[in-house]
Amino acid sequence: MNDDAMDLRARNKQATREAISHAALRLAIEQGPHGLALVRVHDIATAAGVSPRTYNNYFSSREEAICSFQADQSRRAGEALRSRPAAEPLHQAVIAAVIELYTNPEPDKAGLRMIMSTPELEGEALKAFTMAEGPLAEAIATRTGTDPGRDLFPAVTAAAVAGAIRVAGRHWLVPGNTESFATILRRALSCVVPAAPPDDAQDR
Amino acid sequence: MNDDAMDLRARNKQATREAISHAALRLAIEQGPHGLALVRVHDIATAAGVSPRTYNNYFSSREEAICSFQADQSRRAGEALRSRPAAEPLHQAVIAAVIELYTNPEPDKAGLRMIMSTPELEGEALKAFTMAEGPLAEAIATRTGTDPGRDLFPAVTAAAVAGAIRVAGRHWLVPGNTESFATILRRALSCVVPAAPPDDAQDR
DNA sequence: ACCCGACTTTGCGTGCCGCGCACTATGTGC
DNA sequence: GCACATAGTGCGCGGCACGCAAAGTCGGGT
Repeated sequence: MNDDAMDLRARNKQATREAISHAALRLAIEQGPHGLALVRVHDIATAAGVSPRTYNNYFSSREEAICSFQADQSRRAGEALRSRPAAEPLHQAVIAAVIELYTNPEPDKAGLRMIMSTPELEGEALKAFTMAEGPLAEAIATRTGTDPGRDLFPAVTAAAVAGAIRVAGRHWLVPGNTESFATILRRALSCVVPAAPPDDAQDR
Repeated sequence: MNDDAMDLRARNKQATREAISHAALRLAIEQGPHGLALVRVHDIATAAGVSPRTYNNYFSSREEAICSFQADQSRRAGEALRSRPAAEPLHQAVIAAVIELYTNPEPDKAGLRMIMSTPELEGEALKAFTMAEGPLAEAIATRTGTDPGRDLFPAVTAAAVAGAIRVAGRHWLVPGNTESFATILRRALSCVVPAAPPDDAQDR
């Protein structure tokens, strides 16, 4: 993003990280959802042009490396919502932010399929999606003027949004589906995001 | 549950499974969220009165063993919703079912804290909660007469409910909180469960 | 009451992995 | 150009998941 803001050293570090993560995902996709056990750490490291020891200076498991991209994306969710105009009603802002974040660029279907339909990756994939919740809850709280310490609304809504994104992803991956991801996302999100927090959200 | 319906052999198997799972959780709690690495497979097996090799005939990781109880509970979510009277509106039925499932008996705070606030357990814990979604979505689809193949509403709602339960759990665990889990659950769920699917849920 | 067959538990061996430690290489700021 | 901070690497250890085959255990049929 803002490479200039980073130390040259930090930029190299970031580059290695991405090289490893990218290599891991690529190799995983090559083996498919049922051959993940065949992706050896040594292969990932070699493909990334790095020693195996260095690989796990960055990631402490194959799963983490493979899902790293997804996790990074989730971390940006809060920022995405904050960048929406303040006047926009909550549900519109959330939907627009999520669609912007998840369809620009159009996600890699093979990658998403890999991380969402490989049992050994399931836990890490869920962690990746869940990472969006914290920042999202913060942003929602700011936008609705609620106190995240007392009101459950921001956190619950954030969790619901993350869940909707997951479900939309699953639906997008079903064979023969021709809808765009954006369309599915919009449909999924409108099932859970209200226009405003209910008046009784902060009741005792 | 219905022990009589099971072969004696199956009952023993179930008993060993529970012994291992229970021992694993107990040892994990003893070490606390930051000492999980000290819980060796050998210890779990010994505490359960079983050989290490047998332990991983049942579970393929410590995490899985520790969270097994939570996973089992999640599996019952669909059944819990189905057992509500058909006349009850969706949101009431869901809230009642979830509260019944998660507060009878009152959950073990130490256990929940362990599985929800230990980073190494996070993935498995999320998997455990997510297991409620499939059955829940089925039950919601049945109750609302929607087709889970085309409509996103059942799956999205199920995911939102699971998310709300997680958030409620987190909130219940914050130090100094005196509310009952049932109260928090009710508040969290009412943020996401509508009385009925929106009319446009099955559009397109 | 007994035995045969099915199932469970266990011991052993193997390959892989995560990580601590110490050393080297690289490039950064003075 | 030099000294220092930081990233990359080689080595070794402890632990774990799991395949395989032997031993133990239990249940049902006669």
